[in-house]
Amino acid sequence: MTVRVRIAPSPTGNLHIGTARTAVFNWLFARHNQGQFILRVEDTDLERSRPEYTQNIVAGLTWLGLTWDEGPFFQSERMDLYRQAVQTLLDKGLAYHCYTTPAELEAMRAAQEANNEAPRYDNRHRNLTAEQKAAFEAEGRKPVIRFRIEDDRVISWKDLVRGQVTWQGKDLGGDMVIARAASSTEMGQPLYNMVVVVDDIDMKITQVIRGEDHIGNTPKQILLYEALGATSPEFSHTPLILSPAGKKLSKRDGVTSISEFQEMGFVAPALVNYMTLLGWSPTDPAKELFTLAEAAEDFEMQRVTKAGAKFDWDKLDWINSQYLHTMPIPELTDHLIGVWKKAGYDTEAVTRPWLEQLTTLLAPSLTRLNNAAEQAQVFFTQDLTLGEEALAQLQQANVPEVLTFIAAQLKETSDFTADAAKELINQAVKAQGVKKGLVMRSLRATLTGEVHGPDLIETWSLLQQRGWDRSRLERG
RNA sequence: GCCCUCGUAGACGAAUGGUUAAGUCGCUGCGCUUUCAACGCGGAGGUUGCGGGUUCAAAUCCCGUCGAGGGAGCCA
Repeated sequence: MTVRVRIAPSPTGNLHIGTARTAVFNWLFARHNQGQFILRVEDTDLERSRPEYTQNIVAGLTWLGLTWDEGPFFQSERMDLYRQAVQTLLDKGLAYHCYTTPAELEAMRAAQEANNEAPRYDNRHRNLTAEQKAAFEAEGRKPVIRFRIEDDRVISWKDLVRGQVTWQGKDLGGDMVIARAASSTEMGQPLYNMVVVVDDIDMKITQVIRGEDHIGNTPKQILLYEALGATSPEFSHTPLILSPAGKKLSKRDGVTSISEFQEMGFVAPALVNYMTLLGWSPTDPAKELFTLAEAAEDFEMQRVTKAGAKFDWDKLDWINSQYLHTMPIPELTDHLIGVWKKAGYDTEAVTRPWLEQLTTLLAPSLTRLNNAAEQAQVFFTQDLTLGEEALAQLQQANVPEVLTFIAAQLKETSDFTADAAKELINQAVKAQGVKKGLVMRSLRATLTGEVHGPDLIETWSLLQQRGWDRSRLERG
């Protein structure tokens, strides 16, 4: 039987890193087993679902390289299928109309809580007579549809991550609502647990791989599979991604959506690489840098961890920097041009070779693409403000003479090369009787306004090509 | 309080009863460099949450305990 897995995001927000990580595991599992990966948009909650979120999710998955084989399917377009299934359960006597009002439910839960009991529905409308129903209808009550869950049932499955997991029926909260209130003749919106099962059956899903926060839904869904006469898929509940504080990562923890990571200058293969490492480890744990395809080859659900993993910016940054440092220069240049344009720099004023030379110069010091904006400022902005340290450097003895000397020599240099620049510096050392370090530091200070930075000769060369070095040498 | 799950350095995590408990990030020292970064070579950091038990031998198996996370919707 071919493996078929799915990612089923709900478009109630941008693509969340937790959803994306679940998508990664599903994708890897599918590829490893030559199976299919399906995208299904769970938009049954019409109140909260929005098309722009769907757009963001699709774009995010695409950006990450998590291509799908089928879909996207939209649950909002499949309502008839779900209603049919609910009707089947009604017909089989496995589901029934419940007229309990929200206020009654609330009162019941309050009482249970006061009693230190877990909140649950007490199945009070399980066996209503026709007269009782008619009376509730006459009151104007709108019934929900509930699925019977027997307290004495024991539900157990072999989780691919956690091993044998067992639940008691009585811990499932009583008979569960599978369709919202409407009227006794017209069925309301089918709910999450119901539609998921119907879809997973219909789409022939063989493994359900989802976050641990869904573990309590699994016994309910297993009961639904049974009631619908279908075989349950295998289940895998992956650990959650936790905030540095150790809680389930949520919007409150700052950056959580994939599009934000993208905007911050992370590169897709690096982000995917890091997410894969959060809760899974390769057979060779020393090899932590890999492509999706490489991970797929190696991916086993057995090697997924059980404990939640705290999100670590330092490690993500390190992985991202590794990708940036090894990226081919033309490709990195394309990325950086985007960053520079966004920063307002005129990348049209310079040549492609110049841009690639600048990229080569900056590449080793990049952690995120966005670092290139600040680091390239001196190469794109003609007016330069000197930093405090640079000012101090320029006030040291002999510095004005050295710089004047170099500026003068530069006028006579027709062919500026790295070797010529070095020669110029050596001449300055000799003629002015100063140490080379003083020349180098002073050059950097006057050319860039800083006392630290990447290779000075290359920096100079880049500025020279723009014709910006002379004026900076001749300041003061 | 109830149900489920999980605890290996600051973080991610390896080790399927058998050397001195891997590796990576971070931290730190040194080297290289005019400098920063990158890179290279070192270092520190652990009573495997805690307490019992089984065994010649326990991170690993059993019992208990503590802590943490998740769940308990007419949300997904």
